[in-house]
Amino acid sequence: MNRTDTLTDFDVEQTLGFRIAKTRRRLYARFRDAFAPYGLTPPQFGIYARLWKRDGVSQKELSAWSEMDRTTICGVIDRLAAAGLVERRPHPDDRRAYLIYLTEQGRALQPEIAEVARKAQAGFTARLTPEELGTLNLLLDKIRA
Amino acid sequence: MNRTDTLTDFDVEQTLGFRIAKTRRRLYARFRDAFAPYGLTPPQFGIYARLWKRDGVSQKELSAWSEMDRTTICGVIDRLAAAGLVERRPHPDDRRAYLIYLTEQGRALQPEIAEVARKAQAGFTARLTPEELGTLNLLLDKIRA
DNA sequence: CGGTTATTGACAGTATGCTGATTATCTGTA
DNA sequence: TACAGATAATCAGCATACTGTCAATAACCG
Repeated sequence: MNRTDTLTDFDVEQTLGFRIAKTRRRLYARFRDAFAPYGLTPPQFGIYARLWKRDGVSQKELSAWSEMDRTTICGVIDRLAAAGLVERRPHPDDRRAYLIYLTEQGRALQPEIAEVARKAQAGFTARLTPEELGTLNLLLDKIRA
Repeated sequence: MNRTDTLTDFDVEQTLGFRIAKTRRRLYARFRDAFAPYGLTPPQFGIYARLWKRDGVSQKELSAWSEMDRTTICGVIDRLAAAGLVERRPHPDDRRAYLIYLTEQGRALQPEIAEVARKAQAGFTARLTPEELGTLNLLLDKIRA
């Protein structure tokens, strides 16, 4: 019974899903280790880094941008706020909502965290030429278009 | 304070990590919906489909193959076993370990689940030409090599 | 204006996915 | 053979990540 030779020829290792899942797992682990000294997880980093571009956005906007569920964003903001990197302020026009802002500390830590992220990505993509990395980025954008 | 214009120019949306994370999220959602009628999650499908090629392997082997943590595999096997698709049998030479086997039901359901997986992947990759899909697979293999 | 509907954020419950600790067992060595 | 260290699986605890539900509030509509 060791061989399942009567089953149809579906090779999960040759699927895109398998490759994406494994690549994501490796990348996640690398960033997790890189941010561990700061007590940041990769999803927390993603939201935090998004706020570097523009803060004062609602949890709903962060949810739409990240394609993470509202309830997941809620927890991530909870932990980023507990770490002192962001804060919830009341939305001036909607008492249901908050706007999420970087704190002074969140702003001060940005250059250091950005450098850590750059190095982590560089380490991960070291096996690809710049052209291959460009192609990979292009195809990943196209598949989600 | 709406603009964070003094921060360095790190654009998280242009990183590979952002693209991998979002692509994986989309793919995961698609497979989650596709397998929902069977009560299977994508990680459960991954382990289950691996057993189609050869069963009678230990949890440790499944952990090494999938690059999932041993404790995660333990829970996934628990749920696959509860669903009646696989079963734990004692390892003949090592009383610490189990060998994981497909059940009769797990074997019978294989053609149907494989077809669902094929269709889910085809839907996801519809925007890419066969050549582009090949390039994407190649680059994902190379980055993990 | 008043009532229905939609939306925002929070909470409960479940499934990953990890680290670290524990138990049972195996293995190498004195 | 006895024992120290290694190993397979499990368990506790935490952080994602989802669905479903709820309270508070906003928006729409007659």
